[in-house]
Amino acid sequence: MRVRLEDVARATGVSPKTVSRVLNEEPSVKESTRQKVLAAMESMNYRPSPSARGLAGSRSFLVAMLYDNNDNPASTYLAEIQDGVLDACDAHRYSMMVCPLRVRDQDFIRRVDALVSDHHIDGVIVTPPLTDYAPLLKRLQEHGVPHASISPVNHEGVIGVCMDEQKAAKALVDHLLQQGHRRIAYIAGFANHGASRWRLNGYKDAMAAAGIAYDPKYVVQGEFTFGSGVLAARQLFTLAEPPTAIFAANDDMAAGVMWAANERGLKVPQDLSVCGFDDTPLATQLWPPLTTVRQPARDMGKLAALQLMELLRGRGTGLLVQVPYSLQLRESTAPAPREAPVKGRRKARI
Amino acid sequence: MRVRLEDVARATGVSPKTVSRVLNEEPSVKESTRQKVLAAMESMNYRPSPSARGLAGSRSFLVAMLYDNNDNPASTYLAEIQDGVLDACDAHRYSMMVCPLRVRDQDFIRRVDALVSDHHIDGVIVTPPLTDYAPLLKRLQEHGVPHASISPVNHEGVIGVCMDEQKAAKALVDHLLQQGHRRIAYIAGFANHGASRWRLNGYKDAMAAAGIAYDPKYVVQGEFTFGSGVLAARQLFTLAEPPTAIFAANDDMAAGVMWAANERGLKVPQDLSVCGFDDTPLATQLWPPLTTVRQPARDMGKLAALQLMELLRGRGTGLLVQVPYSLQLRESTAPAPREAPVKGRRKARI
DNA sequence: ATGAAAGCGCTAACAA
DNA sequence: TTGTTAGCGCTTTCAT
Repeated sequence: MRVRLEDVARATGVSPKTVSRVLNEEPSVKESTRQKVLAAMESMNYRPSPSARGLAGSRSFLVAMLYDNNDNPASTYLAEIQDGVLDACDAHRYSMMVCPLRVRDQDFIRRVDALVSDHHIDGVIVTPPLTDYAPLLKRLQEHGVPHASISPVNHEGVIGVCMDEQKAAKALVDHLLQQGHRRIAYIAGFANHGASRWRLNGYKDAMAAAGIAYDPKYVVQGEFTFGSGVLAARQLFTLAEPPTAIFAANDDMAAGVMWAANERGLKVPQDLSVCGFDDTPLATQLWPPLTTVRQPARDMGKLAALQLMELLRGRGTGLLVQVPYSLQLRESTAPAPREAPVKGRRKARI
Repeated sequence: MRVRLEDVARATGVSPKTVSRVLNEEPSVKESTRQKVLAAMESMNYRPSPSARGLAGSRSFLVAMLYDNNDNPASTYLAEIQDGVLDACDAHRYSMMVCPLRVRDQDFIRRVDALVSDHHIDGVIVTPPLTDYAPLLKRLQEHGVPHASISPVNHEGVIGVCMDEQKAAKALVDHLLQQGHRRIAYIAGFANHGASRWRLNGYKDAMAAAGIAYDPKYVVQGEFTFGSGVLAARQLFTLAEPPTAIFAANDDMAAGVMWAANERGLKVPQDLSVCGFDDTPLATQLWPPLTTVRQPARDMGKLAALQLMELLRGRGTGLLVQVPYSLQLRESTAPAPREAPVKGRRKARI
């Protein structure tokens, strides 16, 4: 029925333990033996049983991806991360389990235990905002399960992947400033996401560098959702001196801003420039297409998982890899209305 | 360290086998014994080892969700399905693995084998268009692994969940007809998705019932993507008699139509009515909000998974559950321009 | 309705 | 560099 390790051993004329060594890439196997065993495995179509390995040994070749289920980023973002993690798993013959966590539930720890200790999970990929949720990290450490983080706030002794979001946000706001905007508003996301703070800091940096005093009237709290973007924008529109440009901390909220602008009869970008962050598919599906910062989510998922596996396979300790951002300047931003309403070529493309 | 079944047995004063019986809900256990064991499990915080169960027994309490990786529906749709499946897993103490499949790869079967046979997967949730991909279904059957389908084309002997998409599509087109539209175009999705055909049939039904001859000029092939919606719409706009309404087979393509309309300077809905299908988050994020058919993706994922588990737990054979659709009439549709351009109240809301 | 023994397929600790 | 002996924690016989 099933080809077992023992069958391979018999076919090769070595002991089961030696086959096991080859399987686990242990160094102390003679090269010729290794080749023989490998050939037999291949020809017999041998595939080890994860259950048996998990039960007998300390590894399961299983990683889990954790995300926050009631306070998460856009589902398109998570889906891309997930695809990237799966890419990496594929490359290293790991399997992936997915685990949504509700941080508010007290049953939270039980879920982590159930996953990590029951399934002998080898390692975990943590997505925002769980990356910095102390009770989770503590529990993982207690279990001795290593993790890689996507965009963690705290970089100390953490592996995974990050981006210089503050610099990216500054570059984006610099772009608005160059276009003559002075009254630039910022819509923040949830405070427990590093993204909210980094992007706010980038905004502040750019404004300060341009010699514009920070004005809290132009900074509104949002929740990373489309609806919160609508509400924040409505609020900004009622100001005595409404902004000529709005920088929303993510694309979903930026879409909400554009929606609210439509509602109010404001033309984007003629009356109002709008930009977001992440470059989710939504950004190019809006009209006009949204100026934003590209965050390579799929690559980030893959890189984080690769760092984790590097560590798991004892190949190294894993790194916190920094990926580059890139500005996506599209048609939702234009020169400020009062300054110089240049009517440039503005034909949108997909 | 770990609380084992044996520990529970000792604490309760019964044999390990009896504890096992309770764990597996076997009928032949005296109720009082059952309660005692259950209480001990609870108080000792006993959780069985999936590896050990998988190795020793025939079940793994693991289900896998399969999706097509290079020809899939919108990621928001899949993400919702996935959340629904996880809900159901949670309720029945199953774990879920996720497996993207590339149908074109010849390595396809190997991946199914790796998942299903290596991990002793108990059952599989299959999403469109894999639901009707014969080589996959055949392989699953060879492995003796049951599956539940989301919106399968073939309903024979299949369990899972479906919707009467043809009727829904007809109702949607009926709505357009009632508004006085006569030149209504349809943008199809990939042909291997049942959704493409059902929705086309619904379109045909409605047109026929209204006494309008089927005109292939108004039916364009798309690919379920935003970009293909743009291209299809551009093509329709060049017709001598362009449509006054366009029904796209999903929301993403409908968004593409609205984008192309903007590009061409057409006002939606004054010059052109647009509707989609699925009611993804995008539908309410567009301006104007999109008229579409609500497909309760999360519920569908959950229901399909519940049917599968029903079957796995020997509680029954599982059903093909039909979920109701509902029309979401929003501001992207309005009376046809030539007939009677009624300027009704048209204030959009979130 | 319950229990005793054997073993699932692999790895750990030790030995050679 | 390789082999031997015990288990991992559970379910399967088969017995009572």
